[in-house]
Amino acid sequence: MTPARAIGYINDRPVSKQMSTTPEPRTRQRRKETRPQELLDAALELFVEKGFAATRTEEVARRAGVSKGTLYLYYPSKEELFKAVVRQKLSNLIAEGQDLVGNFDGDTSSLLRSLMQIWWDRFGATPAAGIHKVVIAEVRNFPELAQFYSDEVIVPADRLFSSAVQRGIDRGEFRELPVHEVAHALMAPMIFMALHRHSFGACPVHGMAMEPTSLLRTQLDLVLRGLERPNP
Amino acid sequence: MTPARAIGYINDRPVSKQMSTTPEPRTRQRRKETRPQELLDAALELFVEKGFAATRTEEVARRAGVSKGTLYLYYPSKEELFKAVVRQKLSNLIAEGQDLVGNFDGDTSSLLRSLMQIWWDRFGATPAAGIHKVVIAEVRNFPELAQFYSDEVIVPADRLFSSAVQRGIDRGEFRELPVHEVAHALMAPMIFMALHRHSFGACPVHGMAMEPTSLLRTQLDLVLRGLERPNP
Amino acid sequence: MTPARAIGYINDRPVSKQMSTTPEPRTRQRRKETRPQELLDAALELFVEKGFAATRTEEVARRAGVSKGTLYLYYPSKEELFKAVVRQKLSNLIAEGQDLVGNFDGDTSSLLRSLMQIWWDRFGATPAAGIHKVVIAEVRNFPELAQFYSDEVIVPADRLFSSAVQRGIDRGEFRELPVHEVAHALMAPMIFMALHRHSFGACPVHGMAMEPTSLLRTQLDLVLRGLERPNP
Amino acid sequence: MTPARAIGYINDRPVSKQMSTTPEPRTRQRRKETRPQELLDAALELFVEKGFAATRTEEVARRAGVSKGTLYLYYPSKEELFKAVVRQKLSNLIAEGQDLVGNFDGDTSSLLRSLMQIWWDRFGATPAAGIHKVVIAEVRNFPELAQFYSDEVIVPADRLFSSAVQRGIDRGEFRELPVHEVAHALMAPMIFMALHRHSFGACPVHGMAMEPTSLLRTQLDLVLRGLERPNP
DNA sequence: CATGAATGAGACTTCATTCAT
DNA sequence: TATGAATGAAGTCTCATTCAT
Repeated sequence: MTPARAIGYINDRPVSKQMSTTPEPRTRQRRKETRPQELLDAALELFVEKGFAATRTEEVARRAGVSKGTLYLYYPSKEELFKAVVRQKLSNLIAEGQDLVGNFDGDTSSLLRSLMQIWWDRFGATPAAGIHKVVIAEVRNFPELAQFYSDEVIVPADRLFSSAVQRGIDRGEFRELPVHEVAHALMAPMIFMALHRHSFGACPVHGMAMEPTSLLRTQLDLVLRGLERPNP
Repeated sequence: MTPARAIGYINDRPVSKQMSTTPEPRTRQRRKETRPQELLDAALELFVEKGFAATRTEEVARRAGVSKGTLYLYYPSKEELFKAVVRQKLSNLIAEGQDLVGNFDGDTSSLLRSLMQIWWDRFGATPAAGIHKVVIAEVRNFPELAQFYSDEVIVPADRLFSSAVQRGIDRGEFRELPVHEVAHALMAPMIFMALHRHSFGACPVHGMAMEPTSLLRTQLDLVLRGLERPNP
Repeated sequence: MTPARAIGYINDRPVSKQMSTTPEPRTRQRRKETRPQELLDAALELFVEKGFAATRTEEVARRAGVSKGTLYLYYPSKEELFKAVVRQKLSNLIAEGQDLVGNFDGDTSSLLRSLMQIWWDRFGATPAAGIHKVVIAEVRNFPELAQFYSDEVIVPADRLFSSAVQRGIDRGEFRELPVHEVAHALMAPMIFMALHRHSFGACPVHGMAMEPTSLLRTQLDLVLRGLERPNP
Repeated sequence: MTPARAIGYINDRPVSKQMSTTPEPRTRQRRKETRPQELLDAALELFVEKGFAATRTEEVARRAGVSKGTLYLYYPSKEELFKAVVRQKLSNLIAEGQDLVGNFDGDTSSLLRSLMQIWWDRFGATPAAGIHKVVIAEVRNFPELAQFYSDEVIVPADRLFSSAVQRGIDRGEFRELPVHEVAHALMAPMIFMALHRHSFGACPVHGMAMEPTSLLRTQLDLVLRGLERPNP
């Protein structure tokens, strides 16, 4: 629908605008280069805090220091904004992990320890993990997002961890187990932690406090020991 | 990207109604007294399917077979309805597990296997896990829910699994490890699975498919082996 | 998009609504039966006055004495509202004309005079003709509307007038001329008049004033005389 | 039903540029002076295609090869731009017709045939007729345009055709009929055609197709025969 | 003069909640 | 009690107009 706005006569008054004494109109700044990043950062914060549907575009704009309309100069819709956030904050992580696995020299236990550490530092401990929470929560209401996120994040991440486990089996370090399922046993506690940090962890709740690093170390020790081939 | 209306790939039957304890004939007279239950069942389904914000009160009412106004006769707001769902559907899962742990006779590995199985059957595989997804996603928009849910669900569940692990250590079956952290390693993959079933698992995405039973068995084997004391 | 409205916490304030001293809240009246007609009448007036795009749904509602939301209870969109107006105000006219042509007894000149008179009284002289103005003006911006209006109004009206002319030819009263083109010569001045009434005619312009009845009589005399077979 | 963006089935070439009177080479220096003309040409095209309200100033600017800001350097608002288009494209059509009528030598039927032909070629078949459509549609949202357009276009055109008819009566060629009304019978079908070309004629609708030349010939024959004095 | 990034009023539509019946 | 018509705040996105560069 192309509404007829600003035909000065349509609604009785000539619509002379923002000329008067509006309180301190935001000074117009031209910053085409830095705007997208500022918007992405603001969007990440708010999507993580409130979820996709409950985040208002106007607030994203305000938090980025621009007006409502400016957001739409850079991203054509809220959905595209969200996708841009995913791409910037998550997609790049996968590549790094793949480099690590491809080039690693030592034994696979060490590889997995490194991988888990990187993954936590770059994903679990950052707002990026909050995006995962949002997707889990709202993907059923936005079917297009499902395919996008699956292709862009879930499948590559699964492939990454599985390939590391497979390396251990191929080199005779690990027992022969279903690699995808082992990959899950590795990833799940970390994701669990990450989700927690962005839901209950962000609320002033008097309950369990979890110390991520210690928890992850324990969990990895457990699984690595479980993976080891029994001594003959 | 438009929101999906009532998809519903998840496991086939609404599972509601299963809690009505009085199986008397549904006469017009009695219905009045079962109204709240029918509303809770309908609300459970829809909250799980769409989340809190995206669930429309009118649809809850329709699915319960009453009018919009009637819903408000029983619950003063959508938020109170949600809290009522949480209370009814989650709060009494814990007790059963505690009975099991208190009375179990065999070795602790078997106890953990039983516990995991029960937990999956009663939580992971039911809509209750869907509520968990919603809470994780939207608790930050609902500050008062956080404490309630932590007290009623999260802390007791943690205590339950921790006490089982502690039993294994006390009886010399397991190595001495931080019990809460081990409890997490046990619970996390199950919760991960359960969340998945209610998010991507319910979308027609061509990506990873997970087989819960097999995955949980693998994961439990892994962890139990990691828990075992090394043979002398 | 399903925005998260009314989650009292999302935006800092609990959103307790319209409870206070709003100035004289419109008394709620339940009038399901009469609402559609009132809305249709208000919509007709405004569409004719301002055009389709420039008419605001809120003003239609206000003029019908209801609130914005109520309009959407009866018509799912502005477009459907417009179509409903067309159907009610125009489609019925055609049928009457067809009855007249089918059952007419006298000579065809008299038939055409009757047809023109009816058409003017029921279409040209009423707001219905204003709808035609709107469609002409905006159809290129709303392609779906083109087919709808063509099927529902233009083609039937053309068929109606053409069939009357054909009758004159068949009965040897008129010369053999291309019937559709003659039909246009009959309809065009009337439509011209009607458009004028809803554009310049509605403005306080100091220019031509046209007296419709007289003008149409002259025009019909002219064309009928032109249609007559030359005397031998 | 979504608005159409830039369809454009109408007769193939934009017809603009045809008015630039100075055919000097388009050097960068000169362009500055032709800017207003290029803007008017672009505006004509778009107003005809989409109407006043639905035309975006940015697209006018783009089509004229300048930036949005530049448009406002030459015309202070969209409305003034529209008025400038009307002034330039319509106001001087009338004079030519008046010359023809003043100097014509043959019988009045021939004069009318010539007049109709010229009028069609210079008005009906050009974008000027599209402006007429827009004015008819939106004049009520533009009160000051009404008087202007009436004085500049409608009244002179009426006077022109009326004076030709009067000539026929004065010379005893035509019956004594109300001249203004006959003038309408002459002009109306042409205007009707012209409007059609810019509304339904420009849509891919499967309905009536009209062949202008043939239709106008039929209509003129009809009216001229109606005008003739009966043979004694 | 020219640019185009920035602004913000305003349009359509949804839905939690109310209240006359 | 129960109903469902009615309300109106709020959300996304558009675009005429402005103004820093």
